[in-house]
Amino acid sequence: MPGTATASTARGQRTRERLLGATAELVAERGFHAVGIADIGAAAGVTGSAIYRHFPSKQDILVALLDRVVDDLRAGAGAVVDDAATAADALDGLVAAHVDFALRDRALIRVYDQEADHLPDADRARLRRTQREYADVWVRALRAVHPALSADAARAAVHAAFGLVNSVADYRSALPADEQRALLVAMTHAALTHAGGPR
Amino acid sequence: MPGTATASTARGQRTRERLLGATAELVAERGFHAVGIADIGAAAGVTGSAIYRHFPSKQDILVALLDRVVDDLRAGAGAVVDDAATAADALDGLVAAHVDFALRDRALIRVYDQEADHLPDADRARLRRTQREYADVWVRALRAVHPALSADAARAAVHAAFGLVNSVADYRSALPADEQRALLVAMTHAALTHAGGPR
DNA sequence: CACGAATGTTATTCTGGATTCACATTCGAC
DNA sequence: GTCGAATGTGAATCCAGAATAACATTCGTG
Repeated sequence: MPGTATASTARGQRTRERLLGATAELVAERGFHAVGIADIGAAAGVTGSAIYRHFPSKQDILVALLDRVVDDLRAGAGAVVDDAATAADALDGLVAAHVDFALRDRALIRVYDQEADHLPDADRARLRRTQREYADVWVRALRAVHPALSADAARAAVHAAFGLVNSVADYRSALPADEQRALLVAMTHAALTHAGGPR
Repeated sequence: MPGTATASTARGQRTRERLLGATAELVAERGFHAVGIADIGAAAGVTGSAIYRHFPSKQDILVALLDRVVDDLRAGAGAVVDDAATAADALDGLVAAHVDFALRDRALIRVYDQEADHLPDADRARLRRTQREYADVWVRALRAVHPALSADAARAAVHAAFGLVNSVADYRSALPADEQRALLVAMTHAALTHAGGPR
């Protein structure tokens, strides 16, 4: 009976979704421990205890949220690389996609940066694994363009680039959106291509 | 009676110092809310309740810690700029000093990034003010070297550079320390000098 | 329509952990 | 040596806030 499960859970899925969204917003704003289960519920139009119909615990909301973030990023990166004609195009595409994501979903970036470290071991490990796969896509693209870079240097450079882009989550610029986007892309591109040394 | 106050508080100051250090380490590792007042005390060789002889509350330990971090940064930046012969030297000096700081005091950076936002309004405001003064030193140095940059663009670029450098707090590279330092300096330099646009 | 599953709600329980209290002990000053 | 202030301790408080329980309601399905 296809459709049954989907239909019967449609309403629930919607609240689940709202809960994830509310958590992202509230936690980005105040930090995970400062927001109560009741706050999250309220922001999603529901009571605090109703949450336990969708998640086994408060932490699990966070985990579900972060899992989805990194999964989406990794999937997006794969698509970008597959569509790119040249190695240089691939790297540029990755930068552009990440910048767009960071500008669009500031809250998610902040939550990830702030909370991903303090998760139960199993969850943190899984999250890190996926994150590493995402980073590896970048590392391969970068080394394809700059073969002189060692693997370790490329990895470090990629993480530094993440830091550069993700910083937009913390600083709200007075720049128009398109200028800010262009600035970030230019800076990231420059940082990556000069990772081998000054020139 | 000069010396009286200093001598009479010498012992206390030492524990106070240990408490700040312990807080930095523990909070960087586990997050502020995950570490208990008892943990901090223990790490400083003292009981949890003894802490209240030095700080009015748990939060205030954090505030004292972060206040000192930004004050030191700002003071250091001022000295660097004063000693620099040219504008370009000033900017390079700022980059070098910040990179060194980030590599030396990872824990402090992590704590700052994670917790500075979720502080009582008054404290957060004061912290941000000092942070802004520090950033302004960078902005002036950057615009002296690249006068074409608008104030807003320079500000955004500087914060992106901070993000780049501070990312070392989150990622432990396999690179030798000196290579990592060189990489970060080169990338930051490149990112800042290409902030005007690609080339 | 009637039945069960899913979803919610309003109490209620329970606990971790910050803060406070009532005492030692130590230190510097005179 | 004595006194007061500073520092520290272990034993209570105290409470926010997560998790659970007991009881509606709604929604698909046959």
